[in-house]
Amino acid sequence: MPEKPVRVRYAPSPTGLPHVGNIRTALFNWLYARHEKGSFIVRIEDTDTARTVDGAVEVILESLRWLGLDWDEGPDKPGSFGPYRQSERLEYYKKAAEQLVAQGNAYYCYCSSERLEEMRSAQIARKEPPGYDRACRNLTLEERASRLESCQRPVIRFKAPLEGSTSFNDIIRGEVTFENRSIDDFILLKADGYPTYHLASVVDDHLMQISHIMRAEEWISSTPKHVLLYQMLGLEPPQFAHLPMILGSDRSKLSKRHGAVSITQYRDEGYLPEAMVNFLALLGWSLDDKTDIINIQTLVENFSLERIGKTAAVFNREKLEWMNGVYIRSLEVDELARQALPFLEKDLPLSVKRPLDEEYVKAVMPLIQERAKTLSEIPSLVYFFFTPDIEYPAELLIGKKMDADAALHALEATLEKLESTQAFDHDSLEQRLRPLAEELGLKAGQLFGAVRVAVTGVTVSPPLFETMMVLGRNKCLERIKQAIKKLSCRVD
RNA sequence: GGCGCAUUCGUCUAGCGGCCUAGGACACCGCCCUCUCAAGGCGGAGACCACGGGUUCGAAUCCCGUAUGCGCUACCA
Repeated sequence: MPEKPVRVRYAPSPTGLPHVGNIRTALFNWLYARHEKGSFIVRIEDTDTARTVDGAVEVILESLRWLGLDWDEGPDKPGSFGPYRQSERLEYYKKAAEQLVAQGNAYYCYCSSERLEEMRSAQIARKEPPGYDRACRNLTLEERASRLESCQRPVIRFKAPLEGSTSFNDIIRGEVTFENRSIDDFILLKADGYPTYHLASVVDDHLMQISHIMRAEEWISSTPKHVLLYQMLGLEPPQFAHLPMILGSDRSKLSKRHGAVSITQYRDEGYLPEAMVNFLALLGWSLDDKTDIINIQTLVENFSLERIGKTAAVFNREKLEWMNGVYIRSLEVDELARQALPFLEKDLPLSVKRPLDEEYVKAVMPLIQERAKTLSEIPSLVYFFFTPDIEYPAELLIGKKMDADAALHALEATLEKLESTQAFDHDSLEQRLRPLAEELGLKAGQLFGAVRVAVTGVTVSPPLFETMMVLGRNKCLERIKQAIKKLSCRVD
């Protein structure tokens, strides 16, 4: 018997920006689909009309595209099971809810939200578990008619079984069982005609022939509700796999308090999608006991449900940063330049002429490639290559164990040496300056330090000679002269 | 409160009864390389495998309790 094709879905609700936890769920679904040569479906769960955020769908899809997670069916990619926005599928949910009412597995509820609120706070005050008191569960026809007068828009509630228990087999956690009496008569269809998540996801996962539901662990206690719905609707439930949660540094659910949470923010901060995918894949999954740099293709080839862990993971930014550095270092120089360009255009000082010279950018990139952890920090690493002038206090020119005079002499001697030659490549620079240090009775580091500040305006930079080569002879000489002027003012 | 899930270095994790005096990675510390900063190399510190009972010749690995953490408990998903 041929196995059913793998069809998995990522089902975000467009109520805000997708955060790293959501995206990790998307990634695992995608990896599984690609590994199994199945289908990856994006379904928009826009059933909460009040909380829906304009533009959120586009940001979600953009995030997936950025990471390279392509989908086979989705809101912008019609398939055989559309539409892929739940707001466009209302008739299916209504039909299912009515079927359940007709079968006696669901009922109309006329309770006002005010009454429900009062009921809940009273329950809490009495230290009872909060839940619907089932006031409308067994109404007679007459009672229903009279309630309808005061409440035009009833909801439909599920008639949860009062006895027995419901279990399901979770691929990651094994058998999980819930007592039915702990299951509320939850709402299936809201007063506005929209379904709740429970109804909508069950109906759609069936209609879209989803084979595996992979979602975050927070859904595990809702799953018995879904299993019951499948049963009452006469449907075969898909397989369940509840993924471990991703936590903030204080071990609580990820939120704005934890700083960067939305995936687009990482993109804007200059993280590479490849690094993000690699890092996220390792939050709850592992290849083996020692591999942590894994490209996406290897991920697809090796991904398996069996190697998904059970325990929640703290999102560790430091490791992400390290990993991003690894990926930046592995880039071809042209590619690094291409990716860095927008960050440079945006963050280089206003005094730098736009558009930037791409060839010049390419020449600069090798000097910072192994020093940058994110693309967004590149401008601060290289601005002195681009600015017409550099600003720094004269004191910076005076290195450790040196005084102003020594620094001045060193720079004057350097200037003289460099003016006497046109050669400005790494080796000739080194051949001139290194002996010069000795002549002056300085350590190489002392001389190079003064020249570094003169030429770049900072004490930390890429290696001096490479920097000078890229900067060019004219600019270097000019800046050294400026430095000499600065120092002589000070000496007087 | 009720229900559920989880529990290996600070963090991510390997481990699916003997290979574990618990391995790797990030971060941290030291040394080497070195013109600064990185990168790289080498080394170090860091987990009595939450705790307590079992089962077994033998347990981080199986079972039962306890504790702790997290999640759910909405006409939110």
